[in-house]
Amino acid sequence: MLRGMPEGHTIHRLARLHRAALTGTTVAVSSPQGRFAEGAAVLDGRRLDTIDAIGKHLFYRFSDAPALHIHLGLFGKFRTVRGVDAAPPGEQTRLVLAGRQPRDDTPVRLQLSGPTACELCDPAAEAAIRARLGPDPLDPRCEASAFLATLARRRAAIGQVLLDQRAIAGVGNVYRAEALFLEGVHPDTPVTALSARTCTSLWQRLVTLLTAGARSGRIVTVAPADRPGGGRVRREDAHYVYRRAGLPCRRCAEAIRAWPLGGRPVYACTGCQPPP
DNA sequence: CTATGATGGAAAC
DNA sequence: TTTCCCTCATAGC
Repeated sequence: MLRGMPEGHTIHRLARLHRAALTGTTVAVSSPQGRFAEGAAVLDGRRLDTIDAIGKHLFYRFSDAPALHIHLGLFGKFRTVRGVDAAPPGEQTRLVLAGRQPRDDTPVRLQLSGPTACELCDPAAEAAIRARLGPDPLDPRCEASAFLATLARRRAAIGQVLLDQRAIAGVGNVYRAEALFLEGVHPDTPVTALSARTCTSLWQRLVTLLTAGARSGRIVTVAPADRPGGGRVRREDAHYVYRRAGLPCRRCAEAIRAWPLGGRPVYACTGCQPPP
């Protein structure tokens, strides 16, 4: 089961896992909850050809059918269930994609609950979604220059801009806080006060962090030198500032602060991230 | 057991 | 800028 926080890394990881599980095969599609019953009937029995991840959005493409658009939002979760003995999906399951894994013919079910969006999506609707998305650090075709271009049109605080999916797609509240800490940039800094060099470095930092998250399935930003050694990183050692208000900074021991920015709490160490 | 809040974002004012 | 929706782990009684 995947319970990673649904920022862009989770979405790209799901795309990769779901491709391995079901693309190229015929898929049984259902909606035990019933809220996607009509759409499921349209897709049921068709071949799943490709899955695209863009920012926090997923597009499942079936032969001779509209695309399936999924956005997890804050509460959405996918779980993967394998084997014939697996318990049936719960009644709150919005969507089930069931088939056999091409690699070994294992029965696989992908079960979705609580999504913000689970809908059929024609090309015009998909174009509208894409038009609202800035460059995605997890898309190898996207470059820092595209991010700099979006920043050049803005004056808001960088901490606000990073949550705006039109400016950069896939960053959420954890990566916002952690990337700004690692770059030594205070969230309230207006983007107009940032150098091109700093913006480029911030983009590259997000590429690195999101890539690691998509690989591992969790967000660990703290370098080994800044946390206890040993095996698996504990939850409380995974972040520098996110959800650590009042605790000492791992680098300078100053108390981490939290305040609302862009509608959500942001976290920073004013010792390591000088206020503007 | 119920209350709370969380990673997101669109719609309503 | 605030409200609302979606689900579930965790905190508190």
